[in-house]
Amino acid sequence: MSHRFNSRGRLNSFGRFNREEQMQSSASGYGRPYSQRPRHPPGLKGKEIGLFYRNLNREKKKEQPTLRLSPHIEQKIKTILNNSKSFYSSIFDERCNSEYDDKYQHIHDSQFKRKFLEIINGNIEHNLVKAISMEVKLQRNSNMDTILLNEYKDKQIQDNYLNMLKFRQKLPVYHKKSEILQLIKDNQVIVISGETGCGKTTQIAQFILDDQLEAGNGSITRIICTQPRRISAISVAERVAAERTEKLGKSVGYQIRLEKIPTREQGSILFCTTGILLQIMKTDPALKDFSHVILDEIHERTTESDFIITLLKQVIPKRTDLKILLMSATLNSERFSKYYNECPMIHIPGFTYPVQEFYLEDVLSLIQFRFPEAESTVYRKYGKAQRERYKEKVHKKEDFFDIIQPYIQQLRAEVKYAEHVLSELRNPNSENLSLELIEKLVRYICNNKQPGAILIFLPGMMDISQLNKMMLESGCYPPNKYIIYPLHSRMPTIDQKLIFKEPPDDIRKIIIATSIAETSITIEDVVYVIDCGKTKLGRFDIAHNIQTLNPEWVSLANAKQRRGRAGRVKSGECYHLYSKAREMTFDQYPLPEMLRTRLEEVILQIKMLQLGKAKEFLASIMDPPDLKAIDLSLNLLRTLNALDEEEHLTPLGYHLAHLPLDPRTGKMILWAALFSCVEPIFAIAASLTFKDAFYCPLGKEEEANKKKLELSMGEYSDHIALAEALRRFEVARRRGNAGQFCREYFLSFNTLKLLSEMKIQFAQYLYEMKFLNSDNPGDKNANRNSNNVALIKTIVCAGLYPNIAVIRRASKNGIFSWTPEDGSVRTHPSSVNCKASNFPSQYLTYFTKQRSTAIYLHDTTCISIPILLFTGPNISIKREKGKYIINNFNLSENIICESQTAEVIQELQHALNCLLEYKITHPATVLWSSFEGQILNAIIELISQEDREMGYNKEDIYYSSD
DNA sequence: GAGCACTGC
Repeated sequence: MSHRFNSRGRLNSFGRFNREEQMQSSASGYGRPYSQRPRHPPGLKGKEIGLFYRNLNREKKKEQPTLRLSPHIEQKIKTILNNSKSFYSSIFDERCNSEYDDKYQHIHDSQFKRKFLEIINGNIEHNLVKAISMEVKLQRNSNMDTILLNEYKDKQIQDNYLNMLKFRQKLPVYHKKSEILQLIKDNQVIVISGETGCGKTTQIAQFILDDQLEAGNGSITRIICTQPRRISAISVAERVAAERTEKLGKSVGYQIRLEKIPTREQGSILFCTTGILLQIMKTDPALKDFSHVILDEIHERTTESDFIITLLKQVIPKRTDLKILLMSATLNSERFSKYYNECPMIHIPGFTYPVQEFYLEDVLSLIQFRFPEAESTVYRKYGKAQRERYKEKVHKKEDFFDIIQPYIQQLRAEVKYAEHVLSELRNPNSENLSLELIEKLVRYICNNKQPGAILIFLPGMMDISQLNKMMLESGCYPPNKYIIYPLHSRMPTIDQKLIFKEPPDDIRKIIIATSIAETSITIEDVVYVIDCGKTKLGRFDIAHNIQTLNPEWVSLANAKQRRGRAGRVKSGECYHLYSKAREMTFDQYPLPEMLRTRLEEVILQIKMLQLGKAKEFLASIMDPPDLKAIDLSLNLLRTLNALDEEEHLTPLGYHLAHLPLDPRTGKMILWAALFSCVEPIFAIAASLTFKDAFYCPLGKEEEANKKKLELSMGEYSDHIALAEALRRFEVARRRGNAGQFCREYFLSFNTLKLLSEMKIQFAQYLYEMKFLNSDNPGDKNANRNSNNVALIKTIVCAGLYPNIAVIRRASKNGIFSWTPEDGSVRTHPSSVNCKASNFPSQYLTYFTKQRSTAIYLHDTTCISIPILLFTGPNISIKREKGKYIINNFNLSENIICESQTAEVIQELQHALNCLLEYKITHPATVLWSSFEGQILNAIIELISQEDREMGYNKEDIYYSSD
């Protein structure tokens, strides 16, 4: 079933109504979501200006309107509440009076209760012992051993197998085959280090399998090998199957999210993403279906691989027959060996063609170039942020001179470089990205060097876009001689396949890419690499509790990887646009992901696996995260009611931990199931946690933004645009014109397809948990309210709470909002609300807040006050000076409320929270004909536009000025 | 006036 949003209602939803009325009567208050900031009278100075604004704010507060429900709706809600009161109060009084051990006594015995209690009372040690005592699939079967052995022997005489073997034997890893196998026999854990091109990824699992088949151990051998990326899991599996002259699904298979080709249960190799292994370990921590675990590319230090490495340490003493192979690049392999009690290590040399390296000083010797003169501007030092930025700049400059001066002296002594080169090197601006320099270098290569593709690494989209534009406008790259490909995860590649192909002889291929071309995308025929030395890196700023994204110097590992991209088919050249001195300051590896991200999801995993207290477990990781970072995440999980004070999972937390989603979007889909509006909310949840499908097409950004605005259907919501994009995609797909739809709206077909499949995955889980009656996200009963936009926004906001900002002012540069934690924030230019005006309310809810050049809210939905009332977990309404004030939004302005209205809203809120908690502990769909349905309907009526149809009109709810 | 890259039975 499809849903269609109804935009009619917004006009009489009471947020909007309020606004129109207020516009006439008052110059401030809620009715003015934003306006030109009133300016202070000219002539005021210093403190006087401050006082002027203070008084203005005081005036504003006095003028605040009062929220009042009409007696009619009030009465109706009261009746509903009275009818259901006895039911809930009995359950919740009981719960509140009981001790912790009996905390969940009130839950009826059910499958849910059993599983939930198992998780909160269990521990990993016990689970491992229990798991091992259970029957395993990997049982010795002599009959099968013989069959598998014969099958393997038959292969040895096949021509194509032998041809493949000839190729395989040329790989460096082949020479170490027996050594590796011996190490595996003698040890439970080994570390294998090897560089690109050594063949470890495709060969080692096969060595083990073939060795076991030959020894007649086929029936007790099953190897699982993890890859950090979906693409590599598939391509490695395909390659290995081809080498074994088999189709996928026999002795070789793969499994990634939403896609799997299983293997036979014994005598086989399964390639999967690291996340899949983690999922498997949630139900089978002892990994009893496997004989060997190979973790590939662990040097990348993803959260998942770090987590598994730590977890396996607890598994190996219990499963002494399980073999672990840790595969890493060479630079940091000793650390893994050390972590595993100095386990043996074996090194395999790699094979790539030689790459000649040039540094900035060499580039400056090759081409004439001058960096812009160092600025002598006096920075504005007012305001905390500006002062911080100023200090940072000064530090940076000092650091630079500390590094560069001794180096320049050394170069001067060696007399290898001209004086003008040294003088450019001394300019602090030589450390800033210069697209002009890059363009000149490209031209130099094109004019002086042999044919061959050029790959340019840049930090981000803006740089790619600008360089692309600069090159096209220079007229030096006519299309009959050059073909330029921008390459970025958010940009559509005009022709997907063409970029990988070698162009015709007289055309040079130039690729302008982000770090995506370091590992994820490989273009074989690259001969020249230009490495700007910087990459954007997401971090978690613990001190300010905010995500950041800024360009930083790459690590040595990145630089090496970039250089290697030039030597895949023949010897190449790599031009680094930083000095040798700067390179000495690079870190060996990028900071492990675990130290750069929020930890909510990791903590939920810890709880699912019953690994005890978060801090204890995280302390046993190779590089433990900061205690403060753990606290921040624990606090958020408590705010979300996923963990209780003792750090145990709550029933809600239990469900959230099961879902392959961020906990906040997980909450959204649970609400969606209860409120029966799953299609749009599933789409939004999937887009927020996975990836949104909107492309940034070069040169057509405006057009793309317009199309996104169209999809938001006047709802002041990026989230609605996400839902609508997927809805229309699914309609178009049924009609067979999805491709055309994607082109028209600048959407990624592949992303939308995955999002669509994720919706099914969510439905399956919620169906298993009994929150839905069907595993089809389009089921009619699961979408009875999918057309209600106000409800969709409410659920989005409920999930995202406490992420709420207040719109303060609109400027030609976009909307400025305010959040309690960060003060002034901006709306990201890609948001449909960035250039909007005439907002129906002054509140925005958002998922991503990130600090880059400024603090940006990336996706926003404008929400009305009534929506806000039902999304905070415990909104308190307190009496103050004869008025009732709703606070707890942590927002600057409280909402004044009439006493009767305050009472009704608070009670309805309470009923909703009780109902939700009851449903979470007693998973089932809502009975819409019972009081459950009445409570939810009362809320829906209150927040939504359907009031008129339900027999109310807009006057039922309104604001009046006191 | 701008979002490095990944991932989830």
